[in-house]
Amino acid sequence: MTTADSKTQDPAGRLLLIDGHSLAFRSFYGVPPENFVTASGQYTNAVYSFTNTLLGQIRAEKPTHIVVAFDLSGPTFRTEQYQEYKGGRAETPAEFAGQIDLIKRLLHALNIPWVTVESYEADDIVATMTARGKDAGFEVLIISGDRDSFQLVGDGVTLLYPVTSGPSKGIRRMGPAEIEEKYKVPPHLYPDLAALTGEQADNLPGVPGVGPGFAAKWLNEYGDLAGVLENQDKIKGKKGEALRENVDAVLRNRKLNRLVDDLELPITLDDMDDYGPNHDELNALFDELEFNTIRKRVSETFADREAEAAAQVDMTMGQTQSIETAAEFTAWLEVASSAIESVERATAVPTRLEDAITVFPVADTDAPEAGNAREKQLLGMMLGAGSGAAWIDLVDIQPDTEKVVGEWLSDPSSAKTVFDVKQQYKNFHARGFELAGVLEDPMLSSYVLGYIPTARRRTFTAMMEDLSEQYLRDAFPAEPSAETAVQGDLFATEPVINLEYTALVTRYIQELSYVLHQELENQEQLALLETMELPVARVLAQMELAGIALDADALADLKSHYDSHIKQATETAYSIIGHEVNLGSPKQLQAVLFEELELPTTRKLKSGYSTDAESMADLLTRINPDSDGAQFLQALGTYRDYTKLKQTVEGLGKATAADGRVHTTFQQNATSTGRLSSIEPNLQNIPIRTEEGRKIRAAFVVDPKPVDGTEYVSLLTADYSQIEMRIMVHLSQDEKLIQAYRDGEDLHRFVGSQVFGVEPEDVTSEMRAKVKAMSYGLAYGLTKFGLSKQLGVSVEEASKLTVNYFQRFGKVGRFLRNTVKDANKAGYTETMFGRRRVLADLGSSNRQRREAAERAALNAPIQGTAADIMKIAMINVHERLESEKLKTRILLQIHDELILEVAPSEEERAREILEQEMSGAVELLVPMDVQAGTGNSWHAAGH
DNA sequence: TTGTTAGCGTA
DNA sequence: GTACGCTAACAAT
Repeated sequence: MTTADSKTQDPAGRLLLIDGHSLAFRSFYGVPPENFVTASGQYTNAVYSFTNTLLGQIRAEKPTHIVVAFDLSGPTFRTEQYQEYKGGRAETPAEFAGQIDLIKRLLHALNIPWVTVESYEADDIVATMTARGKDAGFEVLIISGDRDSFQLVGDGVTLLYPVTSGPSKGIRRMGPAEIEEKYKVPPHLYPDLAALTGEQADNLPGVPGVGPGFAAKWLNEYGDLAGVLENQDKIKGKKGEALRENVDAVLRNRKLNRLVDDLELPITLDDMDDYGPNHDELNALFDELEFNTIRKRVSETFADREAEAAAQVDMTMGQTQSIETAAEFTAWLEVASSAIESVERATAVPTRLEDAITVFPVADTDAPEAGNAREKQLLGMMLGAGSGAAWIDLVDIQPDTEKVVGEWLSDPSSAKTVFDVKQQYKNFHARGFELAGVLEDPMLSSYVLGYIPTARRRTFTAMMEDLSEQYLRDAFPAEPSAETAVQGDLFATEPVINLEYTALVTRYIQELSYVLHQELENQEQLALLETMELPVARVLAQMELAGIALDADALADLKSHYDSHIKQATETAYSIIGHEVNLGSPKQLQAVLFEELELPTTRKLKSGYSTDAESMADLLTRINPDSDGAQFLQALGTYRDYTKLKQTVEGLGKATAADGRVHTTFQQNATSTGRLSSIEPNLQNIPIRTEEGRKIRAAFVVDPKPVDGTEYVSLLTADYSQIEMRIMVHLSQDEKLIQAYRDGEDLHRFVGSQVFGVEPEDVTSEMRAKVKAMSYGLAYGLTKFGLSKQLGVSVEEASKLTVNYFQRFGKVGRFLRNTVKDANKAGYTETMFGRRRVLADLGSSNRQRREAAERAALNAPIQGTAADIMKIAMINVHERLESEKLKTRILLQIHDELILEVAPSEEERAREILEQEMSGAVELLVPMDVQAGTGNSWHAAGH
């Protein structure tokens, strides 16, 4: 079976055509020559910019084929027909001399072919290649700054138009829609339009007084140029007259701007797909040109391509063997590694994965889930090794086979790769197997490399589609429709498994494993996978399986308690305005507040004015506290507070599984900073700030006798105190703040005393609150406007506060500035442990986007380092609990807090381990203070 | 049924 | 001013 079916609509390849002279000229004018001159006096600005554009487009568009066309200096068929063609052009600048030849040498070093044709222009070559590419089913991309190439644009043909100045400097991608948008005619009519208006660059005058607007109007009215000329007498006014007087010129223009697309070329498509750097030749040329920074771009650009080339694997599968006996299984494993080797790949299998078997468990999607825990009943698993595959039925498996398979699965020295290792730990656990020895998980590796699926692409298939396209350059095949498999047996009770397809899926997981593992290695990110993500996945699986117990009765009481408050508030609200209104509808609220009650308006939203809590609080300060409006707002606030709490409680109730516990899912590949996220339900946003909210935490309880048979006596919680502040202080190396933390001082009091110039004991709570807000704000990329709003002080005072702060703690300011600067340079930020976040908007010309990216760049290393530290702590806590054979287990992580369920007689030891491993997860210049507590509930354990 | 907006809970 | 996920209302189907 191959993937051919799914590829029929895909282009056979992607052909990049470059008008060499045109791009060279654009490049020349895009970069000032003064900065690019070698010791020998050779100008290189055009070469440099050309190279940059070329590499950028190779990277962005990932063409499979590339060719460059150049003009020749002699006469062309156009100059023969019209002497003045391209006449009157200014002399080529002296600085340009020789740069075309250098570009040709560059192309040679990159093994990119270039073409010229006697008495034709580069444009005609491009047109001819476009036609050839289309015939061969290719997607065609043209880089040219010549407007004549507009006529080539169409379905599957895109123009990459260099814009050398202005705000949108760079390459503009122009498809038919963009051309039509700009000129109001479809691409194929552009030459008609140009014939009418004339082309300054080619010294072709058109109809005087007729610009693109009128030309487009006429063309749209009469269909095309022929239509316009047929109807020339109908066109009134000066412009009509001018047209009639210049018909000859128009016809001449049209003749000259028609590109020739059937030239004989000395080259075919097959000669264009083998591009790539000859490193020795290229280095020699770069030495000569005195190019340095660009070298790295070359290796980066082609590292991508080489990795992709590596993935160009024939996805043909061999026979899928159904394994029944232990002997068959053992025998299959023995030949597996040779099956891996036997597949041809452009790049070798990473050494660590040479013997790795890909394990793809197949769950019964129709079976009811076990409670609300999402582990599914396993029907079997496919094992993949190169083109070989083995299916092991886990429903009707023989006991001795089961034993051998179980041993292999749990053997850490038997290397494996799986997709979504956390889910597989859970799946196998539910089936009574333990999984160990997983060295690679493409889901986690792709996350480390920056891939975060959108919410609606978080399914296995969608992620495989995305990753196969990005890393294998191959479409992930869709499962053949089940209809054919069922063959009329509509009442089949046995689930039907398409083994052929399952084997192919396994193969994709395996090839992704190789490519992603190699890519992690190339990008020096492998340690993050091996020492952090893979180990923490195991901890998370255990946590999700454990879940946390809820006191159902307490929850029910809470709900009715909240309900009565909601009822009360609702009635009050209605009685004030004299009618009912849906207090949950911002739209209806707007009508009541701003029309009926005629309250002052708040900040604008997309439609209408905001009714959020902040706006309402602000309104309350502006109106008479005894007015109807104020009373209504009070009731609304109460309604909202309690509704929110009730929804939280209801959500928890719905999420409670048969074992009386909630089993959240910790998503390990969802955040841009490296944090976890918690879904279904989200247990990372359980209220704590208000007394009423904290009651919910009291319903998270220790379950003395959970179904697993072990006894538990308490919940134990520990959180890092001010971890992000400490990280910021560590990274900034500010001596004063480091000392303050080492002395165990109240940080905000200390900072307050410095900023306000008073003794620490004289810092008022107001002062403390201000510096606290500012300290936290700093890590979020605070602005003086944001601070003034937060503190309710003037922008001037906020500004003064900031200045004072940085005067006292200059290294913090320097650190923050450097963080953004480094991010700008690299295009990404890095945590202390090397976790990266790519920020594409850093160089954006859009100020809003750029500044948002800068704030994110400020925050990512801080938040991300905290996330890394917590992951390390979790791995170590879990490891200690296991190695010391404790039954105490981790249940939840809330970013800087861990919650454990403690077994009898383990309270003291568990607390020691937790405090030790959390505070000792990393050595910083400041201590990692940890606060722990125990109790029968989450609320009671929290201090 | 699906997608978007407003609002709000957490670190 | 960073990073998340969930609910309800409402619009678009």
